Amino acid sequence: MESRRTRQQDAIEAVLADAGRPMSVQEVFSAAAATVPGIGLSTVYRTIRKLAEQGEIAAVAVPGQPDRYELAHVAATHHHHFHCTACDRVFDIRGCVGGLDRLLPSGFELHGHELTLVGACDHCSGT
Amino acid sequence: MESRRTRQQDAIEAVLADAGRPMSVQEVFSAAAATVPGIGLSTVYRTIRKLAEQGEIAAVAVPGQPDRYELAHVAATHHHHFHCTACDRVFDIRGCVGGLDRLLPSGFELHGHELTLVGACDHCSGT
DNA sequence: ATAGTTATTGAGAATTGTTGTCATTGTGGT
DNA sequence: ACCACAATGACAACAATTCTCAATAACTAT
Ligand SMILES: [Zn+2]
Ligand SMILES: [Zn+2]
Ligand SMILES: [Zn+2]
Ligand SMILES: [Zn+2]
Repeated sequence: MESRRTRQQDAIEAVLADAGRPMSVQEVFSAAAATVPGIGLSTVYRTIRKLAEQGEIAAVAVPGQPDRYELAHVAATHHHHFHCTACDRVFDIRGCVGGLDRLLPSGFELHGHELTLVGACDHCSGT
Repeated sequence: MESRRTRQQDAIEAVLADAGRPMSVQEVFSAAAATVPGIGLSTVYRTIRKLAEQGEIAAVAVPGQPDRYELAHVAATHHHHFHCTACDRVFDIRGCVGGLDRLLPSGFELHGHELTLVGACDHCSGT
């Protein structure tokens, strides 16, 4: 029941750490393949799922698309996301909003929240 | 290029209208089958996709799960969602928060936003 | 360093969720 | 009632993810 650290796991975590934004499994796969040629897609799925179950990475959902993932120690610094509908990338944005309790219906328990701004990123906005 | 109204479409929209909360395709399928026995899953997918393209329904994403959908005329009354991680249902909640522009990085264009509170619903909370 | 134990990998099969195809059905116009 | 053709339902095709398992390689104990 011991655990063995591998080249593949290191590469996957390194990719997520360097990315600076939530990445899809395919993106992680492509990026990790640069470091570990021949890495299997199965391994990426398996590793990401394990990390997610252990709470070391968090999933970010975008309607109609596969989830993206980012390291939880990044998520630990409470933050939110911006989804550019032009290039389909998701960015981290700092800060939060207050007064969420005000929205909570009575009898409901609040454990957390997710906020995603939608629009065009600096690279895609017409300006 | 004309459009023909059918029993199936009526049932699907009725299900979404009566639900009062975002529903998955499977849920819509099951509920609609009560009204229109023998309705095809393809038809539900097709109809929901068409409604989404026409902007008559909006998709709600939950990490690790298929999207849910709800009528846009409901969404027109700007609102947000609550995801109960115990029963996995998503509820509509009224109201919004201000000061979102404050979070926007410079050069980014804001078109909209999604906010999802996460926790336990009144039925699932220990209280 | 060497060899043994077994957790982890990679390839592909299997599953699940969604879209495409097409003969048949049934709506809406006449 | 008849016709034209939009919409349906069954199933094939595709996409995303998980499962299976023989081969590999990380750690342990010599
Ligand atoms: Zn962009
Ligand atoms: Zn926040
Ligand atoms: Zn609940
Ligand atoms: Zn709002």
